[in-house]
Amino acid sequence: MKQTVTPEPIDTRILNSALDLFVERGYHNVSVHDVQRQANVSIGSIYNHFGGKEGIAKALYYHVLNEMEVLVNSVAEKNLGAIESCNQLILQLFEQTESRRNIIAFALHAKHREFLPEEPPICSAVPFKAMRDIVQKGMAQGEIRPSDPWVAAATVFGGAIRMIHLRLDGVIEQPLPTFYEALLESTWQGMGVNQE
Amino acid sequence: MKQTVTPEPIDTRILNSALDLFVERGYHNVSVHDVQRQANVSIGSIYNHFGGKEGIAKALYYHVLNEMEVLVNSVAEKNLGAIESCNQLILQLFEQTESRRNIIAFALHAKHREFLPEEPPICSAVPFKAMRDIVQKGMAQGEIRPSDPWVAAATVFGGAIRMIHLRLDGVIEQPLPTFYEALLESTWQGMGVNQE
DNA sequence: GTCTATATCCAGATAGAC
DNA sequence: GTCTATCTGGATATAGAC
Repeated sequence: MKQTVTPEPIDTRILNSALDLFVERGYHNVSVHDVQRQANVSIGSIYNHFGGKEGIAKALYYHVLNEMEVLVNSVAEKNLGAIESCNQLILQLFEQTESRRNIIAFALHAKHREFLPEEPPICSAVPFKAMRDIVQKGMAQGEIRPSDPWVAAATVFGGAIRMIHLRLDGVIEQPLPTFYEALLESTWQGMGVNQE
Repeated sequence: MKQTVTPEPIDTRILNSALDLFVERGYHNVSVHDVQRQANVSIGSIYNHFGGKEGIAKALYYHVLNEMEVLVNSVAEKNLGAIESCNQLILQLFEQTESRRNIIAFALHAKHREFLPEEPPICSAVPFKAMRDIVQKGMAQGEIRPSDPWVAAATVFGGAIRMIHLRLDGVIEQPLPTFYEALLESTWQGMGVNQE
């Protein structure tokens, strides 16, 4: 068994550095030189591998989108009911907001239109559509109360996503999984007390 | 009565132009020259009035924050119950997302940290806190089911804010007020069908 | 493929006439 | 207070040695 530590490949180092910097400061406040320094590579290598700053962003975009797909698939393939699937998704998102903050931040909190104007809005991409489809299916099967598709998806996931944003902005100071149980209750049961 | 059309004051023209451009392209993709052209003023005037690009952004930030405060106050001073206040807030936000898109976009959809790093996150500002306080008060008075403050606020407003984001990103194609009634029902009643 | 050194461009900001 | 012309820094990107 090899004992020597294999250093991360150069692409990975560049992408990881860029992810950290982009999330921390925002794409436009990061120069290629910043990425170069943090990744301990030369400018030349960056242009060789990614063709430029926007190339890095695009690679990151698809990398992060893929991570989101993995997350959603990991829940989908359990073949749980719709509600339980949504709960698992929210739990995963909450946990990964703490453990892999920058991935979640880049996926859910970055304004890609401002630096990747060609790409479609990330919420129209596959994993996000899959989340809405889970809700939709739950409605079709009577497990979730029927409603407009957008309203239903926003009601189920909107609270969680809102809390993720507030957490990433530092407004919420406790780790999100703390709120998991309470959030589920509110989401499915609603906030109203007297409905007469 | 004066018949001549009073031209907008120069500050207003600059701020309006900047708001449009910042929302459309993102702060960092707009140059001072762009603002200057759109507002039909000279660079010199801009520096005279706002001291620079960041000065414009800061003035806009407070202007928009003030607009949000007006919106929240307009609901608060009606002294409705907590639930009805929240509903009115959501309705106002939905309507203004259509009628004054850029104000709402700059308030709820811009990443101020990326160009005004000194300012606190907008969600910690007065009008947003007031929204959370309305929910809190509703819980204290038994009108809203008690829950964690963050969870409650995110549940009540998260769905609406999520839909505003999707609308601003062009993912939702119908005007938001269309969804108002359905959203309220989901929010207060919850999405679960079988709660046994 | 990786590096350093350099070219080029453009944005933010200023100077100074009017 | 408003304007035009200009300066300057810093960013992206390239050239060319190794």
